[in-house]
Amino acid sequence: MEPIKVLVVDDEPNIRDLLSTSLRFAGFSVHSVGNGSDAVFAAEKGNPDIILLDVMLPDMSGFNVTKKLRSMGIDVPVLFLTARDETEDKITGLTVGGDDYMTKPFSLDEIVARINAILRRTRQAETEESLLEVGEVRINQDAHEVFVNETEVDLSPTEYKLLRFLMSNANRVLTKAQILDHVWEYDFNGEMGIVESYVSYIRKKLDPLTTEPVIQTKRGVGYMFKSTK
Amino acid sequence: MEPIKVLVVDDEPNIRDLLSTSLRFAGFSVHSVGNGSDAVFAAEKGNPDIILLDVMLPDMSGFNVTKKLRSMGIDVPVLFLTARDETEDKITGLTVGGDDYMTKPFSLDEIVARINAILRRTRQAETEESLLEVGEVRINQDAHEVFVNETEVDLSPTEYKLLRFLMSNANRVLTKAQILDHVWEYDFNGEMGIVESYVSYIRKKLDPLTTEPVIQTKRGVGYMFKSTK
DNA sequence: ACGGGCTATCAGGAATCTCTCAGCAACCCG
DNA sequence: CGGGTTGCTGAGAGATTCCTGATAGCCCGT
Repeated sequence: MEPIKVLVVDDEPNIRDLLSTSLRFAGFSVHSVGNGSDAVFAAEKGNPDIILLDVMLPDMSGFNVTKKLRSMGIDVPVLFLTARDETEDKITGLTVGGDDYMTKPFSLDEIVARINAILRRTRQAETEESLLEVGEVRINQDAHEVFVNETEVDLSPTEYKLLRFLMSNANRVLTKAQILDHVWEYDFNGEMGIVESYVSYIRKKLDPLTTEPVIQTKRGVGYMFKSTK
Repeated sequence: MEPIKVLVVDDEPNIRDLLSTSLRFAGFSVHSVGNGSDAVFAAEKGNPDIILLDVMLPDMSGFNVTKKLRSMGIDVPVLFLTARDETEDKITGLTVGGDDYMTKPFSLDEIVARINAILRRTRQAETEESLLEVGEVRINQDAHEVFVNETEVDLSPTEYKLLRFLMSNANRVLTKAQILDHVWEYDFNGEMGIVESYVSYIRKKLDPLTTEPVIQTKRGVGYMFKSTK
């Protein structure tokens, strides 16, 4: 199975590098460009499976890039990146077809999750599963629902993202820095103690329902979601 | 089961692309042209199951396109697209047979619903079901009627479209942007708060009749119609 | 013209979430 | 065993998100 090809389009080199590095690490094949016309060219030649497209580009808007692509018969799904304070009417009309959008600053784990969600929807026959199950805990990513042995657990958005990151890296120790970098928005500049807080929140909600604690503390290193196999 | 073939005829490329993308994503096989004579040619060669036909075309009117097709023995059903301020006598007389019409701007969900309705009528033995039932709620799409446990509920047009969209994506979280893009007309440029309002309207009408709330709020994400399985 | 239903906006308040902090517990080392 | 370090968790301020009643404009049929 050849890797999934992602085209990243953003004029800020920092964002490009951030996305390229982490998406490549997540197993995608990444190509990145910095403006709209390069994007159209690269989309035509490179035949990507999905495009990450900033809506504010120096030469042309991301909206026009997709219009151009659609008129050329290229209907690759697009995940738009937009500044949070962008007026909302610029966003409406973007999520046609399998498209979606994210506001900057985003979190890297969320980007990967959205990409997989879009690919799941557009090529539905594929294997990719919306269910993430480790031990007694099960996540339905379509419904954003979390179950422990058939009982549903209610999590806040950040709790949900943290648990998903821990579970998709089950049986692997993650440092607080790694967790912070993947689960929190990339411009977060608070303390790492917040990871401890949210691990505590999750434990308080999950552990009463499991036979043994789900998140192990590796003192001096980080945390690990353990699958009782 | 091979996909249903739709021929889109409109001289505005924006509309063509919008329709092509979203209909393709909805599972149809789409071919699109920009004028009347191309439409006749494509209808003859492509053998579509339905035609989406703008009544105002540069070379010939949509009315003449259908006349030409009928005289050639091609009686494929047609869904006319017309501007809102078009005089109505131009519209009447068009919708003979299984035909129908929609005024621009339309909503994407409504287009798909109309196409399915027409196909249901013309090839009635087909599989597509006019009834949409999730949990305690049942929609009869032919009659535009909504029932909760055998009691009919009266909904406004927008409430009905929103409920239908939520129900046809039951057990999947939909963001407010997605809802806005599918349920509201494509040129709507208001705020997303209107989705909250209409969810509130629907809840006020449905929840008194159900054993548990039908629409769940996924805070920070969107809304989901939940089927109590 | 009038009334009624519908759409869309807005604002106040309710509910929930995020993040920090501080005190305490647990652990590790000598 | 004692001191230093690291992790845990309750409390709470501030921010965000959501809900809903009030309201104005619009269109439609009477």
